[in-house]
Amino acid sequence: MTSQRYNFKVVEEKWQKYWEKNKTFHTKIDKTKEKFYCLEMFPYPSGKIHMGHVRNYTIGDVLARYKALRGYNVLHPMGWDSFGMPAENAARQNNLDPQTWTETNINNMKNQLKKLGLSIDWDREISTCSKDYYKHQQMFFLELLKKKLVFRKENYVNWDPVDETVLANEQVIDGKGWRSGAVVERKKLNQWFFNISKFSQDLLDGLDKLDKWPNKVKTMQKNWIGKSFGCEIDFKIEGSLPISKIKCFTTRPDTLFGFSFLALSMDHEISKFYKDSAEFLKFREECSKTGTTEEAIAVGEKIGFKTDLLAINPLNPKQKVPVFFANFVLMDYGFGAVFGCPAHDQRDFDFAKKYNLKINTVVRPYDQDDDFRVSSEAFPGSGILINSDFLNGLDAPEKSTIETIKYLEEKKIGKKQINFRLKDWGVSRQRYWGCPIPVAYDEAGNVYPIPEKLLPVELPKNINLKGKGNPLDDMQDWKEIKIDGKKLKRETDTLDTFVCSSWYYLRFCSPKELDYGFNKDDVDYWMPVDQYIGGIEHAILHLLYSRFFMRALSHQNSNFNLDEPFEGLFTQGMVCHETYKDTENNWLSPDDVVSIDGKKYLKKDNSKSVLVGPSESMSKSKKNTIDPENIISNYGADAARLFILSDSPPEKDVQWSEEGMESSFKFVLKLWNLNTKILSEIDKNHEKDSDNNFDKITNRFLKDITNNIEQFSYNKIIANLYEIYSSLSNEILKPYKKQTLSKNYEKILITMLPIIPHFSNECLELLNSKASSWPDHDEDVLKEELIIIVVQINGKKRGLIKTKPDVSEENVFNQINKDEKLKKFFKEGDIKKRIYVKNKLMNILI
RNA sequence: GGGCGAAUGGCGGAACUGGUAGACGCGCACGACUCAAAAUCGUGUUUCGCAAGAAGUGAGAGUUCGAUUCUCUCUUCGCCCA
Repeated sequence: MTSQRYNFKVVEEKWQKYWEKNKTFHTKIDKTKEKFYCLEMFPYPSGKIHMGHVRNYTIGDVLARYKALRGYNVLHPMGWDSFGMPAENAARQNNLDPQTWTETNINNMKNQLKKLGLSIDWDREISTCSKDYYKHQQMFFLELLKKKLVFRKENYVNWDPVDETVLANEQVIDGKGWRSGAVVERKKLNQWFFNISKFSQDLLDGLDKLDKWPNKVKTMQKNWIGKSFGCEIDFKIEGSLPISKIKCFTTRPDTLFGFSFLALSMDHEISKFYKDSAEFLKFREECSKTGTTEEAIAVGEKIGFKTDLLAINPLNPKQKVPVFFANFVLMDYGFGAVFGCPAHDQRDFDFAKKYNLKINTVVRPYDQDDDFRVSSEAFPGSGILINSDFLNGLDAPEKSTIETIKYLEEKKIGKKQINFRLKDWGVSRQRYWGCPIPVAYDEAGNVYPIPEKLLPVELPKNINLKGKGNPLDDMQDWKEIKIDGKKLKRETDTLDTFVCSSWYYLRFCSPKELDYGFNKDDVDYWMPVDQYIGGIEHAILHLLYSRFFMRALSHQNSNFNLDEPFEGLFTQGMVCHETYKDTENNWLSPDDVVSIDGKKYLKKDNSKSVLVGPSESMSKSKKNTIDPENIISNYGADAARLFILSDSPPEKDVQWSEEGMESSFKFVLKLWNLNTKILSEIDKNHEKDSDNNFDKITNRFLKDITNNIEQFSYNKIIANLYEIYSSLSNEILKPYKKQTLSKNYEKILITMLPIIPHFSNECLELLNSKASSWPDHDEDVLKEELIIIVVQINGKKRGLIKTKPDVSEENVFNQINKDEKLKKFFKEGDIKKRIYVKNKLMNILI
């Protein structure tokens, strides 16, 4: 047999066609088999896949293929998160409609994904912008509306006055609109909300059950939900307004003796008394420029507007302090009112300094005495209460908080309260390219759900994207609708695209179901998702929204009862690459740069020198991207899959390197040459096995690679492959029986199926193998392996001895005692103690 | 400011519950093949030392027969929240 160079193009295309024709990955419910639902976060169809997708989907594919070989009935679907702003922007630029743009991209990307050789059931493909999908989303919306989990309220948004549009928080950069550059204003709009906060406690408790989630993500969600324990307090108010008390929430009631001002959100109901005050309006306008995010407020300057009201300290009625409106108090946290204790909160401290308010120290650090006074900065740490009358001497904050609340409850001034940071989810977007919200309004603004028989509410075509604001606002014909003879106007806002991705995993179970978003039998069989894989950037919002959505659908529903959608979660790291700039400070693509001696970098076209920056996650703006399409056509999908897994653990960032990619490519070629050699050895049909080493090697390898695959140590399975390659290359120099060779080699090839599926399928075919299940290792064979025992003298390694497993301590010592090299380190009479760890080590102390 | 995590050769990274530190890959060096180069194959590659040996996992301490692993203090970096 002559060795032919491996032609990945032919082989990869052959197997991709084979899978497609035979519907290899088509999945059906099969109750005789255990199911495994493997899901990767579906992509936004931006036009081309990027390396992040390659990594994400390769990781998922290895798992899906592995589980299938393990005998599971695997559901491994793919779809498109296809609503959202980029389509609208691109359509505006290219004079297309968003639908055409999106569909073209989907086709493109689908072809690219197919070239990666993913084991995806494409019959289940879904696209969130298709009306088959969003019809059901509209039904869910109405279902939640009925359950009172959806409501409408006025809320502030980031308003771009030039583009006349609402901006998401991340579109506000330094207080300015990302596209127009206009200073963003706060504007009050009527918007739809999902009542996610109703489930705050439940979402928090649910985290404890998710033992296959990374702790990091659980911690992030926990902090986001932000449960805090504290107390609400009624402060009596004196002044010219008809106000007798103001309710505050605080987590530190124990610092009440350090009280020196009361701060209100400028949206607090009391603000209505100031609506004619020019000074107040001016203050308010100033505040509106700081933006609405918590971060913007925290970073920005703290400013206040002093009212003529006075608040009375409930623990010390003689003390009366001023009441301010302040920009750092948020209306949706607590009651939109907080009491200020400058000595023990840095923000209050800064505010007090600015407005010359008293700073009363009421907590001292443990290592200070009672004369301790806060001076240059607040002391927020724990310590002992001082200057606090009957509370003096208590440990703050734990004990003192409990005691203070007890006192306030007795006196009926306040009561214990649990507060959550999690706010309701605003889902209204003033955009065209999203799922229409299926309601209409009469002249008085009353809400009318669109009747089910009129669903879906379809997005109108032929829109004008050149205008300002939401194009749907201009569609007069579309807006008008008659329901039960009443003339109504449709809602023109569309749903946040996070709504689409909050239930897509359910749709994959029944992608063709017509009557409802999913079929109960399907969902009963497939859900929950056994392994969800995606980027850490979705650790909070997408995952929390999905967890909410399952609860919302289960709420008051005797037929559907699921809370957690994702049983296992894996968050993969990013793909990074060095960044390059030319001497004029312009970003350069890796394609424009050549390296000399692996160190000096020059620009390709003019040989000018290049500044090499740090490796950062691939992004178009820094031009440090590598196009997967080029990689696949130059090296093949198998080599690309191999490399993207090989260099780093999948949860960490990986550095893209041309050399690494090259070596993965060469490794596939080497495997091919080895395959040719092995096949010719099999043909030789040796009569006897040279020894039984081959079984042991295969067995050890099977144990290692299986462990590593189970633990997501995918970088280590590649190392296992390199090792087995090197062992095999040595073993086949010895004569082995035909059966020994083909039996062991077949097992090894099967373990490669999840990683380099085209190559290993081809080799298995050449071997005439029909095997289709994962080979388990045999513990008995491992027991025949000699093990190495470390010999230490006084804790220092002095040598190694080889023995059979599980031999006695005496046996090991005798062997050491016979070893001339080891013996010189000790005299038998001097031995004080021997420490023996079975099958591992002997430490001799002298 | 708070929370979480990380730090191991020139580089990416291995080391299961405390038991051979540096698997595997990249890079580099040398050798073979070649008129030569590329490709390929082989050997070596933590540091110091000819060697025996010694030192060594961000720094410093501690627990232990034994610490990359556990505890404490510190430094630097990353991520999230503020």
